[in-house]
Amino acid sequence: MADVRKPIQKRSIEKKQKILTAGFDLFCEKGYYKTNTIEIAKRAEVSTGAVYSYFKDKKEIYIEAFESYLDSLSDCLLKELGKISPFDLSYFVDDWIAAYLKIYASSGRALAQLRMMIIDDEDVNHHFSASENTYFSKIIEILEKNGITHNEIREKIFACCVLIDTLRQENSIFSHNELDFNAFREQIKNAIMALLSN
Amino acid sequence: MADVRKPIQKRSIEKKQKILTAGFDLFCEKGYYKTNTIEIAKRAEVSTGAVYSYFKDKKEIYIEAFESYLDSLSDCLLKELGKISPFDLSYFVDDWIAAYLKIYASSGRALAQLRMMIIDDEDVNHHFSASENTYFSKIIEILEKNGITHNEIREKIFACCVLIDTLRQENSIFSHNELDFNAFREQIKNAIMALLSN
Amino acid sequence: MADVRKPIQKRSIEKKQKILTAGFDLFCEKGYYKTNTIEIAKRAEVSTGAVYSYFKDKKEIYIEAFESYLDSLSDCLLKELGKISPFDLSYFVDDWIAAYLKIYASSGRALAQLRMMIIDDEDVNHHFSASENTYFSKIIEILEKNGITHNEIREKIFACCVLIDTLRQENSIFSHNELDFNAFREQIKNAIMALLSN
Amino acid sequence: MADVRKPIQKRSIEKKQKILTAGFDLFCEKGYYKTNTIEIAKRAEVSTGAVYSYFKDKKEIYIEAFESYLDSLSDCLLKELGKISPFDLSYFVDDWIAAYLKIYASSGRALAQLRMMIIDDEDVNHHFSASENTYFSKIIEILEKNGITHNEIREKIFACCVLIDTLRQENSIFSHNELDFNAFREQIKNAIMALLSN
DNA sequence: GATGAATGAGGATTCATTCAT
DNA sequence: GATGAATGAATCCTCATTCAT
Repeated sequence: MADVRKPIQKRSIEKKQKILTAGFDLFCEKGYYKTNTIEIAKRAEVSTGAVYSYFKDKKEIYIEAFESYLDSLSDCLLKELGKISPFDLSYFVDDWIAAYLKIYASSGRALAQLRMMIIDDEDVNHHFSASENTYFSKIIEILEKNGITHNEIREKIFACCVLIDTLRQENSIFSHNELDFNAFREQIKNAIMALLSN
Repeated sequence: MADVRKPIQKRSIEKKQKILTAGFDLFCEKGYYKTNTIEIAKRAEVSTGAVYSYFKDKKEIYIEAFESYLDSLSDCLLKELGKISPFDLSYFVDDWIAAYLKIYASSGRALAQLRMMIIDDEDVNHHFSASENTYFSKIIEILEKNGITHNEIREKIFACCVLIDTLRQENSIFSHNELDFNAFREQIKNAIMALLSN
Repeated sequence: MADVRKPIQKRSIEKKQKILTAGFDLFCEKGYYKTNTIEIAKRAEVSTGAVYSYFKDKKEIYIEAFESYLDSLSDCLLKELGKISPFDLSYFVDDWIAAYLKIYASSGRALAQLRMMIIDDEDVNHHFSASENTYFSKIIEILEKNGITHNEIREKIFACCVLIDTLRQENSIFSHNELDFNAFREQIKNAIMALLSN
Repeated sequence: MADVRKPIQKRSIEKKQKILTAGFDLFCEKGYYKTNTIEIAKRAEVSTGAVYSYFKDKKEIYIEAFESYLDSLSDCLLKELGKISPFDLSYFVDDWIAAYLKIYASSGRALAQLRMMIIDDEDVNHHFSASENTYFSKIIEILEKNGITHNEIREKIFACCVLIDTLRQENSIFSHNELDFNAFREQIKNAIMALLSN
């Protein structure tokens, strides 16, 4: 049982970060099961052994990588949503969707990947059900700062997030070719506005 | 090259069905990657070889199993939705959600599993993007019989389905314990009604 | 231990022949190891079980098929070589080579296949070392009828056959692109004439 | 996709060599199809996995092993043929045959094995048709250094090689018991001399 | 006798993880 | 500590042969 090192020195931290980045990228590109540890090590320009001095196993790389992804995602959203000036709900929702799409665009399949593994794997599920909650809390917090407060705000926001996420997926992954993206976006907007109006 | 048998006789059809059922169950329980062919064969009370006389490979079992699942799901929905008498949109949406939840409840993780593999695997994605389209078409058809017609109906219905599906996932898989399910359901209903009103 | 039937009735003989033909063709096309029994049965339009009522195993099909091939080959050669009128050795060798190439052309890779399996498999080797002897004997017999008799005729003829066989292989299988087939044929002829002259 | 290691360090080279040797020996003893990778690994005193870090697949072991065999064979022949002093063609051919038989004797069934796979397998054929050309070129080069030059030298030499190879096969593999080896050798010599005389 | 579905041992290959250097 | 070669269990798939119908 080699114990997993907590890197303190600068070089170590950099190395660990490289592994996380390499892992994250590969997991997003190819999925968890089609990515192997040797490949991660190679892309991180690190030895296979090194991987196992920073992480207990492959799954831990996944969890840490996506944890830090969620963190940075919420940071980005925080900034982006902070810029919105909600004079009008319609404008606000437009901006919100735009901000989401913009940020999600950069992370490609990442969120879909995570949702997938949350469904597929007990450990990942267990780890992230808490994280996702935190993630939603931050969004709610931001929105409240924009004056959007409601009873059952958590439930509403969750539904909004799911809708926007679907929009993003539709944009990047699926090919329901019969769907008109702009029309779909409009409907998503309508649904969100309905949720946030009353 | 190796040709896959198309079973005509009763015994063969039964056996193929047993493999499909065993595969479907295992895929739902453990996921595609954690299920192996020997296990499928064992649960189907069939030899490993038999599996490969009915299916080209493991993935084909997956695809056929979930295809037939989607078929039977849409049949059920057809029946269930057929019973709804929409004097009033509010009642109608309540019934609709209830019907969905009822049917989805019985299939547990199956739909989530499928969505996962659609994201994860090129072949599965390709196969089911068509199927999902057909599936949505059927739902739209039913709703139109109930007098619910709109411009951009397809986009609206897709958004509705996503919302209801989120509700189901919340109900069966995720555990955002801070969410109040009934409150969430109410918000979903509101969003759907908004989409279908104007 | 199901014993192998010796077919007496006409239908049975036809069936056995169909299996032999199908097997022979497939073995020639794809080689022994890449041909499977189910494929043989299918091409022979016979059940898999039937194959095993006429033959002990796959190898027996091979042996019988090639035995009968060698038989018919020597029959053909007999006829073809019988037509040659050896006024002159040079003409005779030309005709001989032409006759060989003509007959071998029709059987494609068969002889090469057989040589291969003789090298590869103990049982096949054992079976055909006798057969090949018989085959050479028949050729010698024919040649003697054409007045070609020598001391050490057997050794000479064997060498001749090998040379012609190489010519045929060069013609059909190998691709020593730098070799000029007609020049090669001429050299082979020279070598044969040298063998048969003194 | 999976990349094959190019061993640089001494230990690695030794290990790769052990696999090649083990593979070569087994392929010669039992043939390609009757040799399995576990057996190769076992004889090389190496794990199954190790085999696949040096070679893409079983066939690559075959090809590399026989390539290096052909290389060393032509090196040996080069040396051996270099010693021959051809004052007289008859002596020269005797020496040549002797040299061949001596070297071939040490490699047992190897050459026959290779010829077999060249016939049986597309990939092997493709790989070695070039190699065989190079191999013949080297022989031609050596003979030319001994003053043996002709029009159509390549075709003549090829015929000579075939004759000698037949002699070797007769010596080591086939058992046409009725053939007198020495008489056969004499005939082969005659044929070769005829080819190289005019 | 005939069928062809069923068997299951066997083979090639992968990859998370370890450990000798 | 760092490396990356080595491990070998695990997985998918094939196919000669059998045997219930």
